[in-house]
Amino acid sequence: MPELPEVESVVQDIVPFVVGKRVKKIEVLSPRIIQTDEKKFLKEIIGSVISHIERRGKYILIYLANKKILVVHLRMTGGLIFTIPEKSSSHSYVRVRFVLDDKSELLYVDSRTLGTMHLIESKEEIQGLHQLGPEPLSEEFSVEYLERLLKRKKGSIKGALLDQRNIAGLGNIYADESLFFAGILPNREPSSLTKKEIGKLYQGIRKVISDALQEGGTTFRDYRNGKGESGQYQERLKVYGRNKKECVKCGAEIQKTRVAGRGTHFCLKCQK
DNA sequence: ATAGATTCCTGGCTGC
DNA sequence: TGCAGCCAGGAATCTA
Repeated sequence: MPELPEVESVVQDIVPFVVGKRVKKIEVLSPRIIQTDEKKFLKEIIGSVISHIERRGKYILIYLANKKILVVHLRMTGGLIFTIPEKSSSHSYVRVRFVLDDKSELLYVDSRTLGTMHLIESKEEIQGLHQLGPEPLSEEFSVEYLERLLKRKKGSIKGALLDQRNIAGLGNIYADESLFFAGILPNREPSSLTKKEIGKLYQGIRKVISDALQEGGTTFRDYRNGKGESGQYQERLKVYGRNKKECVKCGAEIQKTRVAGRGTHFCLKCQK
């Protein structure tokens, strides 16, 4: 499940190999991925040079020299992998193939085909992208911001963390891990958190995200980076995917329930 | 306005 | 052991 650290890894891996190259050909193997009119999509991208690539939340923004932006969202099982023609056929679930001017290839792979691609002129054209909250590692995301935000939120703290309009890039894995770090139960009402708890949660979000970035993300099932390799952060997960296992901190049994419609992992003894 | 439910999809896991 | 059915969850869309 690509969240911020996984998407960032993908971007860092492909940038050195694709920026500056011209797209020569596109093969669309799963049309449902392409959300823009396909004819227009092909016409505008083929022949254009990739000028730079950035990540915003879980979105990948591929800027073309013709001022258009190719926006890729990996959703659950998507990935972008750079490869050469000799190795291209070894990759499974290729849904879109971008052939570059030096014959190298950028593959969009996605077993469940839930990922999306849009070709746009400005970010406002995609609501989810336009409405994104601050990046968790940016200055804009401060303890004060988090305090102000949580004061007015209903529902669960986990739901608030997953809402991309509040903070950009957290998904199910890092939401659970951040709450474990902070010692806060996922179903707590956001406005019930003390100032101290919010401080700890803020610290947890920053730590979990930056540690996962360092480890090249988490490969729980499907995730691969831009070179087709696994991440390493799964070895450092404290609660996610550890249902009925011993808590690494206190030895109690890790619980799994459903909060905000998502499988949610926590330690009843360490989180209050 | 906002929170929760539903939908998309397929590989892998669970349980009978 | 085999296989039907459930589960995984990001975000758009719906419903209350």
